[in-house]
Amino acid sequence: MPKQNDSKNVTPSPARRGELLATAAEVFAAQGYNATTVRKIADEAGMLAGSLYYHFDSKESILDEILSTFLDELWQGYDEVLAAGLGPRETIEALVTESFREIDRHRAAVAIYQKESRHLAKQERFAYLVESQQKFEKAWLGTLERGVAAQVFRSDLDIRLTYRFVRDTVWVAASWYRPGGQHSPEEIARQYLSMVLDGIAVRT
Amino acid sequence: MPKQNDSKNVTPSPARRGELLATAAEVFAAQGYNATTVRKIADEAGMLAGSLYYHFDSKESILDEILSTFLDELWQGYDEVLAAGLGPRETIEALVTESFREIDRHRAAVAIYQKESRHLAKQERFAYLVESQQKFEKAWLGTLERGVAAQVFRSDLDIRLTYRFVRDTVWVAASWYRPGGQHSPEEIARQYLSMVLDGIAVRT
DNA sequence: TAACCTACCAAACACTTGTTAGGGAAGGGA
DNA sequence: TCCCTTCCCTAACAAGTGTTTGGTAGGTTA
Repeated sequence: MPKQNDSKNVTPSPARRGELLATAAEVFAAQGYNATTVRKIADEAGMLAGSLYYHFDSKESILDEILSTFLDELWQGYDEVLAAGLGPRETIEALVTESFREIDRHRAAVAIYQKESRHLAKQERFAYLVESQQKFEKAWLGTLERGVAAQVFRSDLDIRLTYRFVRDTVWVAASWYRPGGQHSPEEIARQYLSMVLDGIAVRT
Repeated sequence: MPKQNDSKNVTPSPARRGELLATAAEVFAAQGYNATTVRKIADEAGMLAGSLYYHFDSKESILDEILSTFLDELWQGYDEVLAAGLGPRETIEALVTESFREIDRHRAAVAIYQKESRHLAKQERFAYLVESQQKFEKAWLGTLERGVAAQVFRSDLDIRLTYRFVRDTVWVAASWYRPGGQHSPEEIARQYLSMVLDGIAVRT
């Protein structure tokens, strides 16, 4: 069941589609989805607005494809980590590291997700955002609870507050992260983990 | 030099303006600025779109007033903390606590700021967002550096990474925080500070 | 009562938006 | 050579946008 162009007898090349999706993602991330006109995307791609519709059904389907592609890859990595049977602390470390790798690979998509997912989730078309968010919470919160039970994480904190704390600290990084910067994703993950796990204060 | 309606011989009541600003802020925060139509705001306020222009010059000036009012109050609180001459750790604690109080009071404005400030800052009208951001960085980064020098904060971390870490952890809370929830702003600040300063891992 | 002010409505305006329909240039295969 | 496919352009459409203009109900003041 093809997702797009199933009613037209045209076959756009996947490579060109990929390029256009990348430029669209950049513009969406920079300006916001609603503030981005399809004319602006076309301009950035060196073509006219109408020509985009040779490759895509609608502006919304472009956004859809950007987000779903990102989430597919994200969960591919996450599921691998979760299936590895690591301890709570090691699982958190692996998830955080994997997250920064995804931010590195899908910076624009992550930024879009951060800004738009909340109100997009209300639409039926983007229902998978809600599912993903629930799966996400289950994975992280479950790991944290396991850690508290195993006495590797503190038990004097509100666990849901801790979850949001860890989750947000990781993902907002997409708002300032730039690939090819001073630190590699792994190095950023290492320092973030060090802060989250041990704090920024000097131990006395 | 009055900011609005200086060319019209009408004098809208400040009280009604405040109400309209509050409802507009809620809609902006929920839907995003660009996705929000002035008809939607008017609808929420129980009037027609054109009637908004009795109170405000434009849609943009509504946004402007929401953000600048928030930032004015924020810096009122921050400046007080910074002028108190506290130590680095106590300054960070006070800033974080003050931040959560501002989130409590200006939840909608903070959410709007988070989503829109980046691309708004490019416009001349919103240049004060850039100024505020610079002042913000100077205050937080400076305090962290003081703390490292005084050996109350760790010196083995990238200080700019630490800054973004602390900054983001605090302000993204506006995306999920709801006034009247389970925890008071002060309690949330206390737990956040505990996590940021001492980490979530059990000390061995 | 008359004049006035506040706060809104009704109706339209110019413009931008996403989207569509038809056409054409370039190139490859028969 | 002719045809076909790929990829884009030209030109328009209808809907929705922020905004303006003129009017008016209801209360307050003189």
